[in-house]
Amino acid sequence: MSSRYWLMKSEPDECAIDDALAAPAQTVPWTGVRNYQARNFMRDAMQVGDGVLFYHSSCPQPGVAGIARVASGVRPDPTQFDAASPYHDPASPPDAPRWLLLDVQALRKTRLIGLPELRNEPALTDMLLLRKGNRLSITPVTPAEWAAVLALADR
DNA sequence: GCCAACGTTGGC
DNA sequence: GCCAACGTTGGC
Repeated sequence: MSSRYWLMKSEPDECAIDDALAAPAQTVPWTGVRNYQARNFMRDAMQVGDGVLFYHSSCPQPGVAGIARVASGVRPDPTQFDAASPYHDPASPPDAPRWLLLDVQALRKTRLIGLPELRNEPALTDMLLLRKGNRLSITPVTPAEWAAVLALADR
């Protein structure tokens, strides 16, 4: 499965779009993915240059907060071996790391496009993010959905 | 391989 | 803080 566009969830307490924009080269390592399906997207399908909807989750105002791009291929996520990290995974073998990350470069902040607004947009009714029970932190986005979200951003 | 128990996510 | 939904674990 390959896609040119993705949505990636970040808790703004940890890394908000402003934090990513303030980072060197506006680029942050996407640490903490601990779901195999999301990891496999990074490993098997995501390519440098793919578009990313930067989504704020688990916060007072969940929604799309910015536009970014995939900026690197995958490498092992060092937080899995850090006993002090909340993402520590003692079961991950150091010689065969279970968890990967890639770099994400923030391109611009958008106005906050909240969940209710996304749900209201007819072009987004099938968006994976909006499916009932969806918990995936990385989901593919279709070109039509990408265009619809960008149109909302500029509205 | 089944499935119950448990842990996590994430909106509200 | 609640709870629905889902993923993972581990006994059998």
